[in-house]
Amino acid sequence: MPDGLKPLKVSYHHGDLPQQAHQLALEILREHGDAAISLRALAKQIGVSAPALYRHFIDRESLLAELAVTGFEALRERLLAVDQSAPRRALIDIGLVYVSFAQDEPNLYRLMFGGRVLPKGVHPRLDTAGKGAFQVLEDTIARAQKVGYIKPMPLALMTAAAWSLVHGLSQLTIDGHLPSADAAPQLTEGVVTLLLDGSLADNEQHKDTTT
Amino acid sequence: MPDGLKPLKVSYHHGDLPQQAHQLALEILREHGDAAISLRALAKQIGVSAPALYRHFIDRESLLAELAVTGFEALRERLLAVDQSAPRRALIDIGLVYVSFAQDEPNLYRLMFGGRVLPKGVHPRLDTAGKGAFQVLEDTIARAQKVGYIKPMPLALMTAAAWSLVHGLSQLTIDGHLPSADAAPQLTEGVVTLLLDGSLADNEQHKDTTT
DNA sequence: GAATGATGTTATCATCGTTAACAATGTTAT
DNA sequence: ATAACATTGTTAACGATGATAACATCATTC
Repeated sequence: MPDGLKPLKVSYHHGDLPQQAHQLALEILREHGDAAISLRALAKQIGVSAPALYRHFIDRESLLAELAVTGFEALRERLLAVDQSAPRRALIDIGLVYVSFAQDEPNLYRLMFGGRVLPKGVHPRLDTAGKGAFQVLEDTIARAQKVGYIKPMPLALMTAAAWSLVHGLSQLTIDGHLPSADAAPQLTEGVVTLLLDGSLADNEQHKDTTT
Repeated sequence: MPDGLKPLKVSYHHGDLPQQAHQLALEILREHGDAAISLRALAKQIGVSAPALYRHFIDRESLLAELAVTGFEALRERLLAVDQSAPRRALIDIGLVYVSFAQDEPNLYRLMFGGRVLPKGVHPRLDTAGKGAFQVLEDTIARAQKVGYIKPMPLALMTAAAWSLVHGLSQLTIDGHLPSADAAPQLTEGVVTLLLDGSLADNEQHKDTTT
């Protein structure tokens, strides 16, 4: 039998299927969103049969969960890189970095926080990865509070406010809901500043702080 | 031919397919999320063939868009019902109503703001419905500003901040990301209050307001 | 060198959104 | 009244998806 007619495939086993599937899926996610990820198409592109993927991923959702985990880890790294020397600047920069991450990777960010596609409590690694990113934000706030830059108040309250603000701003800008959706960093900075300094007119600042 | 053997269906035409489909789809959405909406299952439950639905809805996405429209209209009505006499109270109440709407109808809210399932600019009625709800929030802020309760600043900035805050808080609580996800109204009130009064310690309040 | 477990393959199922071709019904003009 | 037309249903079928079962191949280990 001439060599030319032998099947081209050298090895029956692929050798690196999980890693390559993860990588390719991540690229498809970033370019076309999670809905565009099809296990069949994925397998075909890699040159492997579709059920082979099920040897490495329990199901489609688990694959998506892994992608979201890498997303949270990337976000955490970016947040850890901000300078923490000056409390005010650190708080603002944390917000800037957070929102710009969402704007750089909108599809990845949507997957990370798409409550309906990746329900909480189902993928433990995902939950801990999310906690990890959240922790950086909370630590920054706690530091500012310990230094006395921020009001004494329940840490959970300030954290909830800050996270809600940057998360909401991220979500609204990447979905085009905000009129000034130019993704302008100055919008983010202005919004974060409002949370720090407040929105009241000067003459209203210290009268009627009871809610 | 005895009457008992005649087909039970009285009329060939259904008569109210669009309305009934909309209603049933809305119930399924509210209980099981948008992913659970299948046109085939919908048609079967109504007692009609699947392609019949395409006489009234261009495709599945258009049906979902109609559901989201009703969601925005419901949200707008709730927001319009808050008392606007006192500016501070109005601002806080707007936030409370907004977040509690999301918590009452998490699946509907997720559909309304699920950027990947209902892309912006594709369904005009959806975009205008969204604008309508947003307008109430903006009007409330503009009113507070005109009275002098709120700092003079670009309206778009304050609006972006307020909307980001309540939207982010809604999203995070309904997806269980916030530790104190008890949906406690006091959390919302505290968070909105922070945006109004600011987060700085008293001794920091009026020094270094430059960003 | 046989047994074993990991990792692929093919075959198959159920489901889905969607379209095409056709049938029944309601409406309107002649 | 009836012929033409528009509306709204029907069945049949296509292509794609996630998922499972049964079987094949390969690497490793006793």
